[in-house]
Amino acid sequence: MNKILATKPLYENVADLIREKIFTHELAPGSWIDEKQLTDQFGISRTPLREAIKVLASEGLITMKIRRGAYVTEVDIQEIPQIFHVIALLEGNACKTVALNASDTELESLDALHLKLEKAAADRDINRFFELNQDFHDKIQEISGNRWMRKVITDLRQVLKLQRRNSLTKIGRLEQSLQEHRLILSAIIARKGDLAEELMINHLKQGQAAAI
Amino acid sequence: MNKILATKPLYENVADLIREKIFTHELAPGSWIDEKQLTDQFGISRTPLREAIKVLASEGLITMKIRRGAYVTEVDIQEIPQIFHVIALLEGNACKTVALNASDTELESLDALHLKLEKAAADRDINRFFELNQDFHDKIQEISGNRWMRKVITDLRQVLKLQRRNSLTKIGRLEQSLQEHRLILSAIIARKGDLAEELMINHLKQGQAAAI
DNA sequence: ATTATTAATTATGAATTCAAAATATACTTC
DNA sequence: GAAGTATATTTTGAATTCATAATTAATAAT
Repeated sequence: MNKILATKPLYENVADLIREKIFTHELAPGSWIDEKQLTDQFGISRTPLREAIKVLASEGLITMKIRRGAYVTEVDIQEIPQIFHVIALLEGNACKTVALNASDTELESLDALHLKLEKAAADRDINRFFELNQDFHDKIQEISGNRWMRKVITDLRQVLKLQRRNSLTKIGRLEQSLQEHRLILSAIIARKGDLAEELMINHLKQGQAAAI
Repeated sequence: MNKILATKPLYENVADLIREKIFTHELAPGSWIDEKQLTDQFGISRTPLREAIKVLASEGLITMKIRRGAYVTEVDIQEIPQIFHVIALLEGNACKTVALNASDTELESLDALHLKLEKAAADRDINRFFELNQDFHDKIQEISGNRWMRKVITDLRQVLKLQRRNSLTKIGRLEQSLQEHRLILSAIIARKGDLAEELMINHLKQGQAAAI
């Protein structure tokens, strides 16, 4: 862990590292956060580690039990649809905003992104598809221009990631997802706000169904 | 600061204290968080204070600048409508959910709360009105039953509180707000989901207008 | 052998210490 | 007196230390 260029405070880097471990299930839901183990592994002291833990706790990724340590949050299975519901509401609305307000240049960049997605799908490059899929959603939020909505969606998506290990790997889901993206994009380009919103909500509901 | 009963970790209590200071503008937006000053005042060490600061930063209340300390977040004035937009979307939807799914018992408790609100208004008890007004909104979210939506709304409301010092004090706004609540409640009781949603969104937009 | 009780170990919460960076102050020099 | 440099002070970031609570291991008693 060299610290030649400390562009970020240490605790943020540590938080990133722990997030990674959580998402790869190296730290699975319910498992105890062993401070000693992690400080040894990262070569740091407990101070920045504990700061990182507290930040992750406030994001909902970690649950702290007083005087008995921190644990990776176990999301109650029945809360998953609730989280999806909020995300769908927000992303759907962002989609509508983009359809109604985006500049032509912005729509072009969204279209360009979608083209890459088509390419990845044609190449059967699952990882790249997964990544670009995420980028497509991100791009819509970026264009819609609501910084706070974006932060909320990002945080909630994180919590979701605790649960499912990408639902896109399910047979047929990739192709279906791609098709849904096509429809969303054309609704946006056609400036059909309500339709775009509805399609996005439906797209996310499909994802939810696949995830459970 | 006696610690007879440590029911909460210290850093959470500290975070609460700082939040208070921020909301009362004792720590105004843009002002520097003086660690020494606060540790002296609270009679604690820098460790739990800095943990609290990081949590508040992840909530958006505080902004950290690397190697030059923490500052109370200054919300860009043009972001206020964005935050309102997200809150309106979510609270509106919660309202609809309540109208369509709440049990009769739950509706009764909501009605009881509204009655207290009417009482406070009749008594011209502004502080109590303000408090009950908040409780009414909370209750709707509680009944709607989406824990995550609730957390999101709570966090965003916090950020809003940075900006405006309660808009209800504006002349006439209190009476108008009360009237809006009446309409929302009756739409809910009449089980008119879409109307309840629309009224709630409108109510929040009015609040926004008053706040700016 | 199983359950209680006590002692040893480990983990957590929080204060303190230390090094490096940033800011403020004092001192030159022109 | 102003501008620039050097020194001192403060502040931040992070490691270390310390006290107490929780857990585990060891011992004793039935």
